[in-house]
Amino acid sequence: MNPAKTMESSDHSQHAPRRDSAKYDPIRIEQAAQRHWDTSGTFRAREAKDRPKYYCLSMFPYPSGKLHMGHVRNYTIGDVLARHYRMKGHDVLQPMGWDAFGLPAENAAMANGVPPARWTYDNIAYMRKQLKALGFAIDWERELATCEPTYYKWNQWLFLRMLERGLAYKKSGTVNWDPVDQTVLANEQVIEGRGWRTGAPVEKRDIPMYYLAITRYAEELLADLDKLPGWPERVKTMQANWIGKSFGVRFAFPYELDGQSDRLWVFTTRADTIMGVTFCALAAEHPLAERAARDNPSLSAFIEECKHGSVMEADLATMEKKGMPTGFSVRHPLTGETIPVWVANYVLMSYGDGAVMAVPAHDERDFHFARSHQLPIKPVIAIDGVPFSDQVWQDEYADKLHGRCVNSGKYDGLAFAEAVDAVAKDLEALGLGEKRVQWRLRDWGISRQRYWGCPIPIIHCPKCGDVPVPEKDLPVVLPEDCVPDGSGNPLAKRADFVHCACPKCGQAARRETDTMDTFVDSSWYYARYACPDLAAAMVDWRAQHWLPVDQYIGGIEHAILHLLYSRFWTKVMRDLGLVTCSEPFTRLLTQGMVLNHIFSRRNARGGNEYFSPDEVDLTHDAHGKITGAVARSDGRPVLYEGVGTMSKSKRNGVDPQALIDRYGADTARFFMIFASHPEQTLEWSDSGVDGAHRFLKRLWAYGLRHVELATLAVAPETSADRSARRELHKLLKQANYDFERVQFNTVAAACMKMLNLLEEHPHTLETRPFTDEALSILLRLLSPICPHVCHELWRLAGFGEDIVDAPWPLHDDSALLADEIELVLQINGKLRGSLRVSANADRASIEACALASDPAQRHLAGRAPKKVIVVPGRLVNVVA
RNA sequence: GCCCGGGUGGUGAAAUUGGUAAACACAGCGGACUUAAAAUCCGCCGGCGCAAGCCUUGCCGGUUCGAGUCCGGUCCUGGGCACCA
Repeated sequence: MNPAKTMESSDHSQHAPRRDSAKYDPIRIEQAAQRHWDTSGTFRAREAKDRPKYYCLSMFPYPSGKLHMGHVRNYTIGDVLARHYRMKGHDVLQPMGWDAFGLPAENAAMANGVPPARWTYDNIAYMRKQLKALGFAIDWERELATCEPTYYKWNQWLFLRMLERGLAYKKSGTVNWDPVDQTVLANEQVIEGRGWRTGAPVEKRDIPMYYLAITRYAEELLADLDKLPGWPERVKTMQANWIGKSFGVRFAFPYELDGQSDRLWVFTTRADTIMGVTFCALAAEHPLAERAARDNPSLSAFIEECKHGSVMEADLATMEKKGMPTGFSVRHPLTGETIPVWVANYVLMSYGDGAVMAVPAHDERDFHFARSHQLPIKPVIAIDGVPFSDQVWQDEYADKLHGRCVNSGKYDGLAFAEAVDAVAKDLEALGLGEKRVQWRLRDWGISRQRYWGCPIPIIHCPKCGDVPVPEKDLPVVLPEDCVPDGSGNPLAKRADFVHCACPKCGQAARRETDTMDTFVDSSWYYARYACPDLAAAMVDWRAQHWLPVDQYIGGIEHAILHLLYSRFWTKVMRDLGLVTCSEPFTRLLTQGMVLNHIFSRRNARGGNEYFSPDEVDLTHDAHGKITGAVARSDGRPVLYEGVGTMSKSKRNGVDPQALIDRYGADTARFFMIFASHPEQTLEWSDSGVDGAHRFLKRLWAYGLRHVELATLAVAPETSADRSARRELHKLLKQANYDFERVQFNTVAAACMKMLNLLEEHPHTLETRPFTDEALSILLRLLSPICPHVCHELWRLAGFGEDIVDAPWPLHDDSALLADEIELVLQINGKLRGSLRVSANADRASIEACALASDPAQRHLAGRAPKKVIVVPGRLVNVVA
């Protein structure tokens, strides 16, 4: 894999240097420790009765080919927690598996002609080897891959249960369509409105799809966020905003068309502004818009135009706001006024009723739309001190807290809540509307027009319609020898897959060829780890034992979708009696992304081609900022896109293998942990690895010196030992505090400080009571981060058999006691010196001591201080 | 555009509740050891200033005896926006 490494090792074998046993040899140490764990089955999790369980789960990887630094970071963090809790006496389960279905396998197939199944299983084999070399405390007997029929059978089974309960249903959905490749594109495959391979402008297309009714659980998904104190606030906020509960009024504008009376329904959170409505806007897909286009060619063309471009919300939100009148109008439900109806590209068919009332005076988007189309602007809310101008938008116009209704007839003078109530009551009396809760959350569309995924277990019969595959026929197995070519789903071309008999009537029928969103696979894998061998059911009693996951660790990029879908799926499983918990993850650690530079170039067809950072040469400006780059392969410029998360598709991942080969797993793990707080983003750079390696070399050397000292002779403790011991326990106390708040980088720093402390202390028989204690604390504190070297030194030093089962070190309060403490002395808030006082000095004597000090005397110059602030144990501030 | 984060020396970072800004490292510089290099060890290392001292946590303003930390505004940057996973 790595040429430098191959040369190095062949060099070694030729010269066969004498092994210096005193030298830190990570490869030997790590292989020995891993062999030991392997043969003793150390990390096999049994359902223990005598210890509290701790289910520690890291998000499983997509088998993209090689591990990247994000994986190393994720799994090291998880492993640190798993090993820490084991030492604290828990029965730990830490499993590993593969999120094995997905798009990259199909892209690889297109590029290399290898079937996605082969590619995926090869990747898994290589990445498993890499993970094992990192020495994670994983129970490998529970390994699973979502592309195995024994796993995805239960996706299908649960889907059918949901279908029975109406939780799964079929309706039309909008997708990105590449007209050249005749295929559906993922959002990722749409670059600036064009297909990534063909460069053709993407169209929207409506196709039938299966949906899961996650909105039925919206209320519970929102409310239960309050029952997750172990989740980061920011993730809960993001989920709450995503679910988006809003209170408002759904009401109708009546109209007559084609000799019939009808109603145009809208939803608004600002019913208090209803008297300011000057037009209505429809989504392009709205039936009324389509009716209007029937005899209006220019409107029809506009609607057609709206159907081009991507379906992504970010694109919709940033595109130019365009609209066109339908020529139709409706009646204001309260005033009977005639209201013109427009079609606007910013109205979403998928939210609410696909139509909105427009109040330009109090909604920014409506305001700009009205101005560019010369539509009237009618202010109906007045805020003290904010004069209204229809020339320039001001954010205050949309403020609902401080305004009162004006120009609104009987509603004049009412504040927001009263006005909404009054308007809703009047609309209700007319039978034209009511108060209503609206959710931003939409049902989960799971159909994918792709090959490498879990088949949706449906058979389409010309007579019986859509028929679920009977349970006895599950799983519907995906043929593994297909090679996608980019033009549609290869499953549809497989006669042996498609043709089948209808389970109901036995006549010839066609199998559904859409597969499931891969988020389905990852929505319940944590439950299957409890019983991966189970053939008779989805889960059994072992899932009750292990669930919920005590600690889940994964990238912040999953803060919404994956975590929300998993929460939903757990609630469905609970309602089906499969599990008893309502939430799958008790504590959540959202690891920051590992970022790297991204370089790309437009290819001949208009698509995007990415370059790995080690394939380009950089140009910098005077400040060292990257200004450009050229590809080393052809010397031509490439575009620098800035930094972004490491991903296969952007080719900016860094393979940790070279690091592991050169320094060993412990160094890689230590460095990853030391680099930054687990939750913070980390811009990749390998400078600093040397420091981590040096530390382990020094630790090894110290450990060996310690082993060589004769066995313990009891000696009296000196005052130097006492103060070193105070320092040691101070460091340990802080490290344990940092462990609790998962700030592992400072735990690693504490380990370095402990070694510095030991190296500065005499290392003799006499000091051995202290150095023994200190080394045993240091090894245990460090062992979750660098398990191999600590395992070996622990054994050599004779501290015990197996450090993985040694008790977690706790600080000794009595060691922390000191006679004197140092206080910071401030004058007017500025640092002016320090004071040594007795540890039990009272406020008055500290104050006296501060006032007597040189700096205080100088600044006070005989005057009395205005104020003296004493912060116990920290500082004194004299305000002159 | 909307939602959620982040911004501290040349670099990665630390500073628990508002209380010594820069712990611990990396890089750099100087030295010891060495024929030499590597490795190892020792010292220096935010800026200005001869010094006393002054300045410094993206930027502007506020609260406070005291602000990296709290409040308002602003700029830059990362993540998500429902088909990347």
